Amino acid sequence: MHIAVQHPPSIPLQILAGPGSGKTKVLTARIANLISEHNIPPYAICAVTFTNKAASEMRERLTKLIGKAQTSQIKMGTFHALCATFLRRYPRLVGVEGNFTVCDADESKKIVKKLLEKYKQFLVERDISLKEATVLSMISKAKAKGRSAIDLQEEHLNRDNRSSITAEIDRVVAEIYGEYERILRRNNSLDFDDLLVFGVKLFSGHRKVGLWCQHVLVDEFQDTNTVQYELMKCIAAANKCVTIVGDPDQSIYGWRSAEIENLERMQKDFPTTQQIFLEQNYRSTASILAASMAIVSQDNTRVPKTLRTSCPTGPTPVLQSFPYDNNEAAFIAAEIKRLVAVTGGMLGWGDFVILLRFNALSRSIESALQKEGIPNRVLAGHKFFDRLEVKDILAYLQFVDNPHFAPAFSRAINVPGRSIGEKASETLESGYIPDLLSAAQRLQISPFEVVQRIYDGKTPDIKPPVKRKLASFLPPLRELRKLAQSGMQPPDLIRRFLDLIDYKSHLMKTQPDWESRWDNVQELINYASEVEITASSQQRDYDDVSDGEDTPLRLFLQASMLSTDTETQGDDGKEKVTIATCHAAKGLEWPVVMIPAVEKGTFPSSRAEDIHEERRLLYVACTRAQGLLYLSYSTARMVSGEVKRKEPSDFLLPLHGQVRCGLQPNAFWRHVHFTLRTCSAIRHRI
DNA sequence: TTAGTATATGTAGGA
DNA sequence: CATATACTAA
Repeated sequence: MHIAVQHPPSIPLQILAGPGSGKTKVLTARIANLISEHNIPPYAICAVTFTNKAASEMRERLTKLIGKAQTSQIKMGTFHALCATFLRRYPRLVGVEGNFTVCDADESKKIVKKLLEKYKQFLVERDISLKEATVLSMISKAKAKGRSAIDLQEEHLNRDNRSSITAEIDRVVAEIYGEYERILRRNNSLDFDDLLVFGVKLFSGHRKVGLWCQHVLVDEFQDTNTVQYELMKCIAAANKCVTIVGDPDQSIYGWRSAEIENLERMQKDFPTTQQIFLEQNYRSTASILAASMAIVSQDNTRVPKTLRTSCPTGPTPVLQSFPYDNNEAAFIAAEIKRLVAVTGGMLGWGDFVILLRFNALSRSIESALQKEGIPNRVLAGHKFFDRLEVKDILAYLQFVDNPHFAPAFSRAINVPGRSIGEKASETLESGYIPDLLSAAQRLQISPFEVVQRIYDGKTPDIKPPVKRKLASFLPPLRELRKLAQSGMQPPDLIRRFLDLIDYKSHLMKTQPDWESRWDNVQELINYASEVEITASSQQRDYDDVSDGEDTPLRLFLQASMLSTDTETQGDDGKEKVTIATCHAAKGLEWPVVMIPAVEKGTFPSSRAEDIHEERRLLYVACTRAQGLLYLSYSTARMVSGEVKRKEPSDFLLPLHGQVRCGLQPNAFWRHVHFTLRTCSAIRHRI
């Protein structure tokens, strides 16, 4: 471990670290070492993680090691957040405005959906079904490979395809891709993939942007895609000092265009690269590791790797089958209760996690836990920011910051209801007002400008008269814009917004459960004040001239769009059983892990393209466990309102002999008690 | 043209 | 079981 920490900074390093081998610790120790032993200033270090959670954990640990002053200078964050920060600083260099809005997946979907309508008839005639989700993911994949709409279109022309269905789809997608891009640019907006694509443009096209950088460290390298890899390369261009940490066995984001080949690519691009293997596991018992290895070893395309553990053998992992998903859920709830009781309070609710292949499986589990009175929380992606009331507020604020961002406009214009429907708002949005505006002007005018002109009487009203209705929209917006530009803090801005449009009565009128929604509004204000604090604690560390000035509002909006931290809500300090997807569990650990629904069609998912990736996902899930691991499946399950028969997953086959099936004998419980005492996470507490 | 209600449909994974 | 679409009344 110390070899990896002290490895010379100028020799590119690949740390291949199995689960539980303490890679975060190595990474943070290495950063501390770079600063103290090699005199690399903290602002010259760039540490990239995959999730915000990993970034904040790293920040926490580093603060303990080297103090807050130095830690706050390190450029730390996700690829997306890092790009966003630098794009805000030098927007003009890549042809965007500093107040660009990050377009989230929902809004992208709506744009694509609208574009797809034009092709509907064409597709129906040819009996082709093309969903917006498919189009969106094809566009996303193209972007992740750094390929533009024009690239796709040219490629299509160069192929000698007659009119096969896939060729038609490719053509339509390439066209929609192009239009989608034009719409985003017109809206002064970047989607998630754009952040990376434009980040590469910025760093590769303008050396001065990355001159500060002396060392780049990338966590979870196995999950980087082509564009992210390019990004790493061009940020590191000045000094070629790179450290990456990764584990091919834990690559679970191929569907998001992650490319495991980046490991080899790096060895070619940085010829002096050296590898260090961390194979000592400090997390799981030997029997959990054995079962996990049995699962992942089934993949014969895998590079063999071993894992050792210093932990005791521990209780054998449990594999159970149930007739129906209800029984499975009830068992899980009962077993959690039993474990808490039998260990005499050594285990608390917070020590349990239930890992699912996808979120929809949580329903029966949640209700079973509720029935038993077990407090629980669902660790799920955006959720909070998906709430209607949160989206309403964000839409207003996005539009305040960026008057070209049409998606925010079309949401805000009719909240509260102003009887401005689809037709009217589309007219306003596009700036296409038939009689008055010349064709040239059309595209340059923002929805805000259109609304303003109508309200001020500079343009005749459009067909269903909207001028009067705008009285409750435009004046508040004008005031908010003025306040935002003068640098008002987001919490105050939100409060002012609530006052100006009387959002509370709107909620009361339209939502039966307005009280809990109003709580969410308050929670958003809390979140805003937290962002304010972290933003102000990040000082500007180099005095390069930039062309962007960020308002507090802008920083808040960006943080909201890029955050998936569910910790912002409900951290009332109470211990709760966690329910999460296997993907979301990456990098985390719990004393007891339960994985239900390990069935064909779920594990691997029937939609999965890469069965090996699905197996690795189960491996990742299993290796989250410190002391106890439960796998289970049901022979019948409610799927989309229908009862379906289910069979155990093939991934379970190699577990013969590694797991205990059926009920636990008393010896098992004594064993549990004994082992958990030695489990590091629990030992600390006793 | 819009708002509101009735009916049909279909379900990953995340920044 | 929640969301999208279809339909009707204003």
